[in-house]
Amino acid sequence: MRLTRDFFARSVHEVAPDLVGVTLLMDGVGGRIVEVEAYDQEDPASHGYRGPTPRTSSMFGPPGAAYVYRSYGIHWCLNFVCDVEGRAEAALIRALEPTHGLDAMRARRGVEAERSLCSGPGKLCQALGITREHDGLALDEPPFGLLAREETPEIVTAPRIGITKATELSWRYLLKDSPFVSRAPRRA
DNA sequence: ACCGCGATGCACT
DNA sequence: GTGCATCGCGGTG
Repeated sequence: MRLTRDFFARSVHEVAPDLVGVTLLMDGVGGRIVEVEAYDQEDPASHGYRGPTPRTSSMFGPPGAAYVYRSYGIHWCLNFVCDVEGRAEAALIRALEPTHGLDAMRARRGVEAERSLCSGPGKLCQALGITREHDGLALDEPPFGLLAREETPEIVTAPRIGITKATELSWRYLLKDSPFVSRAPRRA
């Protein structure tokens, strides 16, 4: 089953955990989402915190679209826009378990190890060929393909990574015991 | 295992 | 001019 845009028309705090286990493909290349972070509008760590800007405009548009931005001048990062129009909520896709088109991903990444293909937000965008061109595009139309999970996976929460504000919030959702996450959570 | 740092774009103060 | 929602490499335990 493909996800439709109504999947994203609710709070990111519901959507983000529901994305763990969903398969993300770009023109047939990609894998299972194993790590997601939630960013809402009241969140000082969110790009939407200070209101819309040219860069973040797709975050303020309708849910079910991509928000792609450049990070540290080098990498691209992919978000799924959530909630109703006017609010800025987004789920940052942080890691995939590669399942489709491994050779294409290896060629784009320039690395061989399966574990390193999509284990980070910048890595997975490089592996899937995601750039600014994809900012604002609908997630239920090509080149995007989102396949619903068939079973509810075991999910673990942890603090978010790579931010300097609101670091106490456990708004990072991971597939339990997955070796494909960007960084393993602290063991319980 | 951890830590430091360079590469590099650009939105925002 | 500053500071990142990063990555990978090279140094040190």
